[in-house]
Amino acid sequence: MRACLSPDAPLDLERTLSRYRIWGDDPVNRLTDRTFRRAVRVEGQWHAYEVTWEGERDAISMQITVPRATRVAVMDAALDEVRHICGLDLDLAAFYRAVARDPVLSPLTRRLRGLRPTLTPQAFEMLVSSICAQQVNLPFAFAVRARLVRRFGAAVGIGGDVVHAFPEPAVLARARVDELRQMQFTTRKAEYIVGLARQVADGQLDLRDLASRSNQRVIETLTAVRGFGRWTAEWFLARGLGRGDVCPAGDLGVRRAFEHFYNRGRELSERAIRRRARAWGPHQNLVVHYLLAGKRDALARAGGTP
DNA sequence: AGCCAGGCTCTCG
DNA sequence: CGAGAGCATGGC
Repeated sequence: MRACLSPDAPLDLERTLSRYRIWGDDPVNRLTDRTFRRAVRVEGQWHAYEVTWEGERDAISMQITVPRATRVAVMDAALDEVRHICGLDLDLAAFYRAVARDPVLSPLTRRLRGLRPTLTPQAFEMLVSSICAQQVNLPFAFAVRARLVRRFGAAVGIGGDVVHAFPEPAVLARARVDELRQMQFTTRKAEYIVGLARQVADGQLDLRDLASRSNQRVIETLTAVRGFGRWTAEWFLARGLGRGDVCPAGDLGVRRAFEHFYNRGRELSERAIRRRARAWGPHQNLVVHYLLAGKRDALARAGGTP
């Protein structure tokens, strides 16, 4: 089954999806040149799908293919995921207007025009992936996450390739901490992951609920779970739920980016960053995304590493 | 060699 | 409460 999507311009899909390979291999979100593959679960069954695109950022059309699907529900689920993954529902135009006179963001929006944040469509996946990234460098975070996924996630074939479904809560709820330790998770992180999986699997924690709650309530709910602090909760709001009015100011990369662009590389406190970010209101998520990407882009141009 | 990576919990004072 | 130790590994 096949469907077309004509997203609002601008959309630079190459740059948007490049996040899936900057720091290493992602077996859940497979990106080979101009093809993106992933699997979606509908009524207990995994379906791999494939996204390709034609045209440039101002006139792009996307094709979504689910090879063996016979039901519309599967295609609808795939389309829903694709909208999240490509950040199609964020209002780029309003963001560009809001920052048009900012001396830092205005040039960045021209250079990175069409870049969108890749939202993670599944809450459990977003939370476990965040645990992987706590405290460690991102290439290492990607590596341990990939081991977890290959060991506990279902493999689904598509177009001669294999995508892995992100492991389900019920499966990770039964995983052994010492097995996760062998994948180079710390004992703590292994406990966090299994603990979360158990709460989700036995119904104590309803992740679907979170989407309808206020930012504050989401932060309260998540930080009540062992292993989840404010950093993880704020990234969940931003990159999971796509909330615009969020800035994970405690994040090291976010801090460095604000310092680089707004303080000549000199230190800024978390409070100072929150204060600056708040002025961007509903555009904070995009501001943060553009500052991070802009700093990576500047480093890449200078011949450095991300 | 030593310090730092897109943190969090636990323990003390 | 706020500060500090501990966690484990890879890159520079």
